[in-house]
Amino acid sequence: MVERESRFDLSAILKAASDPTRRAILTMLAQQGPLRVTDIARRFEMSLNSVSKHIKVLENAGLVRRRTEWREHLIEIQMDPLSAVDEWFAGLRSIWALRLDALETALEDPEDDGTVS
Amino acid sequence: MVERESRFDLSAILKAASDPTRRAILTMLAQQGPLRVTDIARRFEMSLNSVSKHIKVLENAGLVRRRTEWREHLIEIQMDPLSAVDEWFAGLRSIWALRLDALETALEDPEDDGTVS
DNA sequence: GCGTCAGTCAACCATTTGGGTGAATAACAT
DNA sequence: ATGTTATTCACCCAAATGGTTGACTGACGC
Repeated sequence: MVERESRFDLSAILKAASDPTRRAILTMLAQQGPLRVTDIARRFEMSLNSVSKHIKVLENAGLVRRRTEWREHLIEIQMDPLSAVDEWFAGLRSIWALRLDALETALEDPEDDGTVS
Repeated sequence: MVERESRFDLSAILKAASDPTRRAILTMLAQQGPLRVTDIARRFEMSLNSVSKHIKVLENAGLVRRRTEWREHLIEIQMDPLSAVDEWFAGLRSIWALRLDALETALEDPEDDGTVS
């Protein structure tokens, strides 16, 4: 276990990903590679400003990185934070599965009443 | 491909999961099994009403199911919707990986200029 | 210098969100 | 019948969200 834990803000990641426009931006970046803010904005029926704000939200969640090359801001997708979500899901599933195991055991072994804690 | 697709609202799921209180509720339900609204609420420094509202958000996203047994509402976690998120992540990762493959190919084969579309 | 292009910042607006309170409903306990 | 328990509903409120427009900063083309 190499110092994992909370490099990312799970709430921020999930909230950022919960908006359809922002998911569309992520998809664009995944298929087309780093893009400028303007290029991204052109695909949406929305002001450049709004798109800029969406990008900032993604950036804040770490889902996107900005490489400012002089006047152009190259926006690049960052997959790493997604693993934080994966891990949280995995944790949830495992404690859930654990409880089910305990229940099954209890059924086989009626001494135990099946309460977990 | 057995008629998968959009049984769940990805935005709703992600938004529901983006709140720490609601994630805590999910964790409780995973470890302790179905609980009544009151039991859940007791663990939080928050009015019963607020917790009730959080539960409704989770229910709306399909992350929780309500089995109303007379006056008691048994709240039960529902893991299925999480797979919708998994799938979206997987899709994103795969189109991302695909682009990287294309890039590598382009490097090996300098005829191609590496643009994807 | 002058205009244009790329992008952010600031202010504004409507809607949603997360919280709270108090009343209403419905069933159980006495 | 009365009270208690379990829960939602209907409001209220402050803060956050998603969108807009307009002004500003910097760098490029001429």
